[in-house]
Amino acid sequence: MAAPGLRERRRRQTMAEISEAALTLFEERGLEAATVDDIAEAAGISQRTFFRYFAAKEDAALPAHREFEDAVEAGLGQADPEADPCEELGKVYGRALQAFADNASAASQRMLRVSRLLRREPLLRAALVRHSAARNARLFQALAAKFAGPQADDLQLRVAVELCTGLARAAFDTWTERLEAGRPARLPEIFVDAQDAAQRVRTAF
Amino acid sequence: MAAPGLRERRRRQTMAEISEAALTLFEERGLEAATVDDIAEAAGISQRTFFRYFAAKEDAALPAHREFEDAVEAGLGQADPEADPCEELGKVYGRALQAFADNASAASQRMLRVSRLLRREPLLRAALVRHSAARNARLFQALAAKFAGPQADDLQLRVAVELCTGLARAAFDTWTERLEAGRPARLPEIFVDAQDAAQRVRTAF
DNA sequence: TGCCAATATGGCAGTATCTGCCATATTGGC
DNA sequence: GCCAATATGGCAGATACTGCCATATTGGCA
Repeated sequence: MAAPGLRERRRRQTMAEISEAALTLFEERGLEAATVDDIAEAAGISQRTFFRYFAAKEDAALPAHREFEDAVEAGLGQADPEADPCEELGKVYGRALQAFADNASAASQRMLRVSRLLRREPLLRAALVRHSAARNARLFQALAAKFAGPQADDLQLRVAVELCTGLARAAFDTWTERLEAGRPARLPEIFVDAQDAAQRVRTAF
Repeated sequence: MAAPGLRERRRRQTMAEISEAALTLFEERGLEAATVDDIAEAAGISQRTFFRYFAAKEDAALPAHREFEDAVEAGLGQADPEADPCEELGKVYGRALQAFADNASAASQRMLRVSRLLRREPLLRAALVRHSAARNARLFQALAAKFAGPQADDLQLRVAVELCTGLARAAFDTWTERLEAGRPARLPEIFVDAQDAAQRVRTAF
């Protein structure tokens, strides 16, 4: 990708400022008490402009997740079509989670803020799912298209997608909770542990 | 539980009528195009009364899921605390899904209508998650409390809950899709197949 | 450099969701 | 048959979001 251009850079900058303002206000006042007007004012823009950057109030807290899911989708595009689809999906998630290997990094700190909000704001969780639903459907389609063959049973692939997204969710939640409790936690390791835990659950069936 | 009383019966009746009207309008016009005023008028009540029965527009389509999740939660309360928690959770879900064993039953038909809507309305999926988030947290707490012990690792239980809810979701989706495509499908069997599918996914990692 | 087209922003009116408040009606128990 | 509890309706208001138009800023090009 060439030079992003001044307009594009400015756009990203503004979006980041809005998101930062939204995150702060959500943390301080709660998701519902913080109004779009508050956020817009804190970010130095009008309400109308806010909705040109984010389609809904809650979305302003979720660009970090959007980027993560973009990374998963992009990673899947480069997966080996010959290998086992479920295994490839697990690897792709594992690699994407490496972006949060260092708890002190800016990316991790930002993701942790959102994760904490997600834990106490069901509405935010719902907003996340609203986008993830469409994305998971695409993921499912991509998997089915890429790995067309005898193993491409619809239920099998659907379960693989549900399992991986569920494991990622569980890993994020556990990571956030343990750090909040002052315990050590590293996301990639937790994801591996979650995979092991899933193994044990299956054998229990 | 004694006689429900006239008031309670009437309340259930009204709620069912609102839900029926909402479901029909959502199917005909789509979730966003159908307004609360439309639904209220079709159900013969005022808008204000609608919001006394359902906290949000989308909720009017979801009492079937609410009942299902109530059944899961109740079933878990009666689970054997000595047994393996993950196995018990799987059994509880399996039993709850038996309510939809007969595709022609009223319960199945109603659930199928909602499931079809869920497939094409991400907003409805989001509304469902909004409630399920709190419920899953309770499920997790209940599991942890009931099966306190060395095996009650937080990550392990979280994964079990995510896995079971994910499998149930995959089973519902597959059930709905296959029936829509004119293929035979029976929900309890699909859930068992989903458990088997999960077995295969784990070995993939 | 200066102009033009593209794009970003703001303001404003309008719709829809959802809530609080009060008045009225219906209901269940004594 | 009366009284308290509860259900309902109407209305005003807050907030989320959208369409439309006017204005300003920007990037490319002569």
